[in-house]
Amino acid sequence: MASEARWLTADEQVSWRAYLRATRELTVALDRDLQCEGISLPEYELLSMLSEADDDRLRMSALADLIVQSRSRVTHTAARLERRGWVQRRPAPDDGRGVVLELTDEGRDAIRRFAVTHVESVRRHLVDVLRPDQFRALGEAMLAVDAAYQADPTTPDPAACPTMEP
Amino acid sequence: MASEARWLTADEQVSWRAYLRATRELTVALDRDLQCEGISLPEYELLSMLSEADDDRLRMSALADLIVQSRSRVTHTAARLERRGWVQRRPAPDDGRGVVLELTDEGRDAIRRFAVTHVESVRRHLVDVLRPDQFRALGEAMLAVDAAYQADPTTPDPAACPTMEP
DNA sequence: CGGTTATAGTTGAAGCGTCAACTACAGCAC
DNA sequence: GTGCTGTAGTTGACGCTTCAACTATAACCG
Repeated sequence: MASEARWLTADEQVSWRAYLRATRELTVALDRDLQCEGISLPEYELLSMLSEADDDRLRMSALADLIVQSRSRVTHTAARLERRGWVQRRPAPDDGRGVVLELTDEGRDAIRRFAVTHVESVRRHLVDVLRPDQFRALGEAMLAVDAAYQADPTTPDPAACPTMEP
Repeated sequence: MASEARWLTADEQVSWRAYLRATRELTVALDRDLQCEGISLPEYELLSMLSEADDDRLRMSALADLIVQSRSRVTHTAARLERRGWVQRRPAPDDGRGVVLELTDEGRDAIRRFAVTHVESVRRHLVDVLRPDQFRALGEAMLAVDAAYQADPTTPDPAACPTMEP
């Protein structure tokens, strides 16, 4: 408790700041490009995962894990997409509690259109601004971060934050 | 218009998906760790930038650029932090329209405490899960993305999204 | 100067995300 | 079977973010 924090070195600071800036900027750019077409990035990701799944359908919880959103958020997002006629809720055949979300025909058409815009956006703001080896290195680093996150036991559970003055 | 979209290759897809997952996970992890201490990541970033500035003070718009948030958002965030006694608004001496945000003594104490938690969090979820060369490569890629974002003229201005059915 | 345009920042409403509480069903124990 | 515990998903309230509209000042131009 009394030991000094391991501060970042000057070089590490530069990388970390760059990470913070660039990820924010990328989110802004990708979302803006999609918003122009009439959909947000989180909504796009949901549709995108559905369209790649077998039979264009997934359980709500599988979807939540894939796009790294809370279950509650997926419920809300799916509700919005359902209102627009792009997805449809169905009871899960094998589990009375479960819900399967399914892409509608309109949803399939929509995601196909959006995908064109989106892939161009990803290239313009990310892939094409890096050398191929740079992008590969980025991907590998991100896989490592993902793996660490999955493995870290302190991440998912504690649910209790000790100090919080009344 | 008729030409095919340049889809991502399989390898590129893997990197891109890893990026999406890992950045979300990192945000979740870092924010959760700070929330336990009683502050959100965006709020922390604002305080952090102030604490590194000359005289612990910055113009609102400079702050907005540094943390990549809209001006409106900075106004709201600053208002919250002001309610907690950590920052203080002042008229800018040289520009009648401007506002300078200044860290209070309590704010200085607060950011110092939070920083300890935060740097540990950044190490645990990002820096320490990568090899040093990997982290450096990540930083360099992110600097390139940032530079491209700053340079891209289509990013900041168009303000008009053509198609939007009434 | 007076008029026009651009910049700095705020405001309030609407939309999205989070959180805790809740329903409903599954799985296991006995 | 009954009861207990865990999982799937939803709900509504609250808080944060976004967006468009607005005020106020600066900067430029004639």
